[in-house]
Amino acid sequence: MAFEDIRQTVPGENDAPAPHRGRNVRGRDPQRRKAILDAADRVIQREGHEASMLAIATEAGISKPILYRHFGDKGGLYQALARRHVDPLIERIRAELHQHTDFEIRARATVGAYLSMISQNLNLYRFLMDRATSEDVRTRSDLGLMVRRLGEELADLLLIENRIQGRLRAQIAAHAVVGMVQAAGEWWLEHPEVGEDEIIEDLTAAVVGAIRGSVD
Amino acid sequence: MAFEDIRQTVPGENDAPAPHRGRNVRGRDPQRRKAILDAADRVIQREGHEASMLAIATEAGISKPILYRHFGDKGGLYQALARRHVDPLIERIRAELHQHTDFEIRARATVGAYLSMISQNLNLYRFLMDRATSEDVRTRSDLGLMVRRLGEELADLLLIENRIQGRLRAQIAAHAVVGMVQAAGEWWLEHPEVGEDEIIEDLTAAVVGAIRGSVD
DNA sequence: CGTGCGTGTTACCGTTGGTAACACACGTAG
DNA sequence: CTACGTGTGTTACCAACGGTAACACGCACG
Repeated sequence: MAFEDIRQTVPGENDAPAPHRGRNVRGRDPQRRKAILDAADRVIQREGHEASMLAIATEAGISKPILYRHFGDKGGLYQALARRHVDPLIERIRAELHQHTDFEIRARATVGAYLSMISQNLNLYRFLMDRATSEDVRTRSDLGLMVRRLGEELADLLLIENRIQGRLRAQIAAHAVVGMVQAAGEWWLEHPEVGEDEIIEDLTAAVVGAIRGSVD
Repeated sequence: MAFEDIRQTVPGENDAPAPHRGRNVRGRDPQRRKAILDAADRVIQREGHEASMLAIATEAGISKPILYRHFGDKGGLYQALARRHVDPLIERIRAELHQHTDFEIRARATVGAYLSMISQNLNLYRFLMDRATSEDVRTRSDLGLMVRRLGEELADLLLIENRIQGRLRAQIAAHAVVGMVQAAGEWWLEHPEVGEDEIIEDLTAAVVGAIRGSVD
């Protein structure tokens, strides 16, 4: 056909393809996957939170279809990225929660972990948060769901420790607190002149107050 | 060169009433505008929060370009919709804030106003909230900005009433509280089994606690 | 009359998410 | 050695979206 589809193939640096080492190297999939996710991270960090699938594929040195073969659709990629970045955060928060015993210290550690996390990876955080609320919230499990999971976990904790009476009340308080930290964190990202210590301190105070206030 | 000045016209409030008016006194612009916004509301309510411009234009009985002539771009439409639906909410909240004097009662009234508002217009709320965080947050002024405005206002109030010392601390607490109500509200939308009174009560307690806790 | 302007349309563009269909290498069965 | 299947990759396409250009009609005025 006379049509030449000159897409942005960007032949630079992705040549010398397929060293074809050996043949069916067994554990190639995980490596590939990790490399793609690395590329996605890079693209997002560089181009902001509206990275296209093509850009990610190109950065990874592959073409779109194989990106889709790995992650299904964009939601799958989001999910994988979310898992990759948010799971450690949740893990860390969980550790902080279980490590200390004093209530306020735990709150401070948790808030600090969250804030330092999002401030280190601003674009990525925005990228994940972006899709967290859009789409069909209940089918896709991305950052929105993780945040909710964190809320549920906090609710359980509050309930188990008898800090708040009543499952419902604990859930409300927990999700309220999570949203609180999230919103204040977002505000902070746009006010870099505020020191990290300061916002941690104030936010902690608010969190503690909210939970104390929910005791009734 | 005659098409140059359409861009940011967004005839929001500086509506110079028909310059060059003289004939064609059909002052249809305001009517048209209202009709289009009505159509947008309908489409959003029916099709969820991912309504396309084409769908909205069709529903309004017009074609895309005139929709664009009215609102510039999709951001303009969002903005107009946000103004239309959020301004009354903010107005109502502001009224509640200034009407009562008792702290807790004011909090309860405000929380109640917000919750009843979002529960009445679920899809629309999602539609607005969706774009609130995405895109370039600082250029477009939609619901995100309104929420922030509300936060600033609350911060001022807290400061003026000497309820919290220090502008920074007041701002942090205010935005934290706003995010808290927002997150808890979203949670509530997905748990309709929870009664409105109940969540209002609990959320109010958390809000009051957060503010009290921020006093230090 | 015809010129200018408001109002409307159709038909297009560029980008994006997503996919179908093809191409090549290679180990293996016959 | 040949034929085939399978895994891996590609190009080229599609549909939908936001947004725009170019054209077409109607109507008041000089």
